[in-house]
Amino acid sequence: MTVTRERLFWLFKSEPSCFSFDDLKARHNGTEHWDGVRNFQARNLLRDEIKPGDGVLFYHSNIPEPAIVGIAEVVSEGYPDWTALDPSAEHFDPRASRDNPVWYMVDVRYVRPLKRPVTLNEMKTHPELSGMVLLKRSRLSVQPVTHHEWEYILRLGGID
DNA sequence: GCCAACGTTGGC
DNA sequence: GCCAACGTTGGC
Repeated sequence: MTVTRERLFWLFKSEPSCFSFDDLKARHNGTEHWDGVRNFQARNLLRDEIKPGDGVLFYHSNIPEPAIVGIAEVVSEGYPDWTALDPSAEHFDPRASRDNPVWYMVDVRYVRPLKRPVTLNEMKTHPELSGMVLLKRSRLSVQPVTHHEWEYILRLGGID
């Protein structure tokens, strides 16, 4: 018997100059592994908490107008981020090994863009969103989003 | 490009 | 195990 849990929601940050929402769309089946996360709190989420079927808000950071631009979906369990094992990879980590991967990732699949991006500035003006991790601990690159925040942002983004 | 916030490292 | 130094993130 399979035990399922309620669908959960997350926000993944990416610098569009490095990997944008359109880049995800262009991947085979719109699917790509979310590698390169090198923060332990985010690692724990990827390894233990984030499950197939969960919703992902795709956020563009480090640009003049940072914003949530689209929706993606988690399509794998967490599994070892093998880019940490590759000395030639940007996010190589000498501590990682096959026996002790240290870092984890999940696969995400493109779902749809928001009809209009929801900018960081706009989010700051909505009291309903004041509890968002994005506004309180902005540096965490993989972070939880409440169901209420998810619905609210989709509505702001023109999706019902 | 600046710099505040903050996570990580390493000496003690 | 504390905490200063350091490195990185990311808004501006």
